[in-house]
Amino acid sequence: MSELKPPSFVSAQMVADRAGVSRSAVSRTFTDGASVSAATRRKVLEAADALGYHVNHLARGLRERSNIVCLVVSDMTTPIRARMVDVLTRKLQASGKITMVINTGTDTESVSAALRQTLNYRADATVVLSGTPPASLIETCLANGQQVILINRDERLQGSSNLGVDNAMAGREALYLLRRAGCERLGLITSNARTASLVERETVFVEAAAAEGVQVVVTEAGPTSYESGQEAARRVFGRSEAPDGVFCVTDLLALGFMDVARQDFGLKIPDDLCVVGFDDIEQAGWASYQLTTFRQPLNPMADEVVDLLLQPQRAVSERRMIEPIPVWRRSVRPGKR
Amino acid sequence: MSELKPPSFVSAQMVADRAGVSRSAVSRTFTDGASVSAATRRKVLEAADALGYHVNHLARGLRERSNIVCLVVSDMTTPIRARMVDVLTRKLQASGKITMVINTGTDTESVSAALRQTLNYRADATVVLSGTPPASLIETCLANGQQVILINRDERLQGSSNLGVDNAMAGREALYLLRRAGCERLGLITSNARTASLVERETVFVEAAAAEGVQVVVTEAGPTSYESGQEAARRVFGRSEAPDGVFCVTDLLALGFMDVARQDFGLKIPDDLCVVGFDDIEQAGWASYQLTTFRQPLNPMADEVVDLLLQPQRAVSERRMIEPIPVWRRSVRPGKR
DNA sequence: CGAAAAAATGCACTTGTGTGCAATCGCTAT
DNA sequence: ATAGCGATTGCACACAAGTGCATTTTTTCG
Repeated sequence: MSELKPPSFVSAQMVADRAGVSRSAVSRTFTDGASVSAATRRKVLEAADALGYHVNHLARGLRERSNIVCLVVSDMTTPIRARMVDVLTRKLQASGKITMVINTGTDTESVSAALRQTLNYRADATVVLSGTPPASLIETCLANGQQVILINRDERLQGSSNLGVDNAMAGREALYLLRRAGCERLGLITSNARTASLVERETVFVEAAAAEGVQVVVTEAGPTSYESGQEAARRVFGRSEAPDGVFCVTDLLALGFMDVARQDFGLKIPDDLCVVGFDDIEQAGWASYQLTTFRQPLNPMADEVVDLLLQPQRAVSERRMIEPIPVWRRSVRPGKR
Repeated sequence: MSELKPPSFVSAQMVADRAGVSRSAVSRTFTDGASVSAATRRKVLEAADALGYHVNHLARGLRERSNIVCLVVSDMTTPIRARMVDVLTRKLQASGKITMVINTGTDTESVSAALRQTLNYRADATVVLSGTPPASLIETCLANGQQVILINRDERLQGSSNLGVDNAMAGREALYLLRRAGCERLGLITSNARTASLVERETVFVEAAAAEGVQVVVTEAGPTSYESGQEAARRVFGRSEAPDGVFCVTDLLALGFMDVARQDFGLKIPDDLCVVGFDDIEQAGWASYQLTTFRQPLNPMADEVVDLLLQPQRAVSERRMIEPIPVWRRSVRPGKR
């Protein structure tokens, strides 16, 4: 193998030359349902193998769909985001798509830049996991025949497909869980991200409490993280009236909150304090936490995304809602009943 | 089967028509250093903006480099992997590359399939985070002028650039840490993945112990996960001679190990048991764990990857080693001295 | 004002595919 | 033997860009 070749990809033409056939024959060999004789196919495959030929999907994408899907995401390090990316890439791959990841901040500016990249690479579709792109850019995407799927995002944007979990249900259910456990002084912990999803979980929880005549103390910490949960706990238990039941709008917040509540304030969970989270990240199930929470059904969500991609006509401005699944663990006292 | 492209993307030709210039002028407007008059440029930009034109990077990639980098990875959900993907995508993006993620199993079969995808999309380079591709395929990649960068992988493969942390140093250092803390009965927890990295941490630790005349009890649990750490702890403490100092080759294993040791066997850390991990995932710093461990310096590693990409000639068969950074927390007793 | 130099522009070719259309090949039935 | 017919095959074009080269157009300077 001392072949000194200028490092360049091998093209269909080279294969054709070597096999002694036309380039069309090569193309047809690698196209399903095209008409090639068995003999030609064999010759082509042989030559292709010898040269190390691989069809150029970029060139193919010039004529038809590119089969590229862009994933716009920030905070990939967060367990729930990591899972989303994992599940999505796997399912997309299984359906013949390839995923381009664009890692952004959540600010409008960098999301816009990401969306333009998406267009540059002629992605069939863009899936947005974080941040909210401006409506004008979405229009551009749609005008270019590109599909836009927003997951757990604001739903004001016309033309895009929206997909998210039922936050209201979680808010209501969280309240019932805590009330049934006998909690009297309720608290809610949220971050300063003020995402539509987070806000909805908050407001529904507070309203459902009000309907039962119970007040809720809302605490807003920093970004959505473990540390913010810790900070929130320090603030909450520094006050005079400490809650005995808390809904954290995110598992990460809940875990930080629990750690400080137990270690710095000596509280027993669930005896002195009940905690409910949201997402069901892996760590919520760890022995140290055993957090009662709501699972985002990521597999069904990813299936839905793939479904939307395969049937673009269905996608127009549709809003799919998926039910989160309550996961009972030990951070909430079992109901009296 | 002939899927017609819906409202197709805006091409340079359309912009040219609208602006009343030739397509070349459009191309030159978007090419740095090309010769275009200010007036023409203005007309083109105007038309481009009105139509929502975006340069097709796929077509551009036909002639020159594609600027695509493929990331082959499995177990993206694992905190350390998630961080790696996060850091890499960000740095690559900053240097003008775009990342395609290929989510695989660790078996040779699916890694091979991934590598072929990489060739299909004419990626300039492939970065392998998980699994070990067969040498023959790497040769194909190299023959096609594609760079292959393996991170924390086996180093036997010629022609690829290799990059990894100094596992030997971590193994040695872990032993000293535990010995200095006065541990007499040492244990090592590893997974059944038997990656080169994991094996090296194990053997160096065991050999360093032997040099001091101390025996190490090695326990191999299932896959590299929190649950395997739990399982290992149950096995280890079910035996007669329980260790008082343990090196877990991965933080995830360590955390599961700690939880079972404390909750099921009532051990106090670090009083009854000292634990050292590896990776420094975020959870290692959580209040419930405070794990002493070795940080993989992800940012420097990613910088190195970008560097290799920008200077391909440097890359030939180079092996770069990066020092892990010891992170002292509270899962090991402070040394006597 | 006019010639030479400089800048701008367009033509045509390149990249690697897939595919419509027409030509050719191989085989069967009359 | 030859027409008929379906299965192959090759040509040429389309896709969306960048660029060398020749051809304008503009600018500069004597």
